[in-house]
Amino acid sequence: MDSEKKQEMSPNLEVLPLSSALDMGKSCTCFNLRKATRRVTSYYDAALKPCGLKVTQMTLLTAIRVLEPITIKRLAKAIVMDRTTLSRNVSLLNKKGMIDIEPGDDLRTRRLALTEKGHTALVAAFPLWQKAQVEIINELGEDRWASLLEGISDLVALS
Amino acid sequence: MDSEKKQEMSPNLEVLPLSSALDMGKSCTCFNLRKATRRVTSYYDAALKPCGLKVTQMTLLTAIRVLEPITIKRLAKAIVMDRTTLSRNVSLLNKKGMIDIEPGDDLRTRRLALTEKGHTALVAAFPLWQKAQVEIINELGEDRWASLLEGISDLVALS
DNA sequence: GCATAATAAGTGTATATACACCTTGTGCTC
DNA sequence: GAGCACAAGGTGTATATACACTTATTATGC
Repeated sequence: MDSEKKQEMSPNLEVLPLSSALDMGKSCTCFNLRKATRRVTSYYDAALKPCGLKVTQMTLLTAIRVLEPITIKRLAKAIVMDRTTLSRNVSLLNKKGMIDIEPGDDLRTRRLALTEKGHTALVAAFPLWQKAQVEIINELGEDRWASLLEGISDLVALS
Repeated sequence: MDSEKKQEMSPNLEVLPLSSALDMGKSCTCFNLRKATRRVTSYYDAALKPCGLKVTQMTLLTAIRVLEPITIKRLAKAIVMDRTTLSRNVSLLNKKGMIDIEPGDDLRTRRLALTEKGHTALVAAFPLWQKAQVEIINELGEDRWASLLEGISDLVALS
């Protein structure tokens, strides 16, 4: 009697209440974080276009610049990335001649370091990165941006 | 005369100053966002394990729940995702029987909607999602979390 | 010293992401 | 109504991501 003709539905179809679905969309930390990551990644990638690096690659080179020489496992921990993901990302930049992969003293480990080409690429990328970075800080306002970065760090450190 | 024996290096090898590299790692909006996204995604995925959905899939189902029936292009815009990425993600959930893909009135478009199975999966996922969501809010504290979510939304809306 | 534990890394597979290019369907102009 | 511009979507390719499993090397206990 109630709603008979919308379409043929099974007797007791349970659907998530619209209010719950709306609430999830507005408040889900992960969904909104992923949205922001897509937007921001595209923003930095566009800025880095002239140097041929993506922001993911540039930040990986930067991490190695700071920590070299370093093993896969330690670097993965430092940048909060699965070891196997890092392995593959490193391989790609190794194929492009920007990262050197040598056996460590412990032969189970690899010793990662930037090549000359990697250093040069990073130097070229830096001013492009900086421009995008400043634009975003200015658009948010320095205070809001600083507080946002803190919040993001809190998420990284989730128990 | 200065540093001659570290290794054979070319005469004028330009490297990014360590201070610049350190600063980039600490402050890059994108790098830190991506780190947080990896951590948070893994957090929600672990919570959703019992229902067999990943958080990316659950949030896609949720978006369709709210907007159905909707086209690929409109949904992509709503969730700030490239149209072709969405196409593929929708295909996967279509193969799993959770999303219905019909031709729209305009035959160029597709009409996306949840199937019964999709609705059921979403109902099952909701309490698991909610538990993770509450845990994260509690860990950050409600105020910090709310302000963080606002900042994230600001990033999504970047010009 | 040898058998076994534990550790570091790589591989197979699957999903998420997006750009460049292609196909198809609509509407518009004459 | 024929031709063309535009709009919606799909495909090819490439990178990013991570889990389960495997391989190679080291450390450990006896």
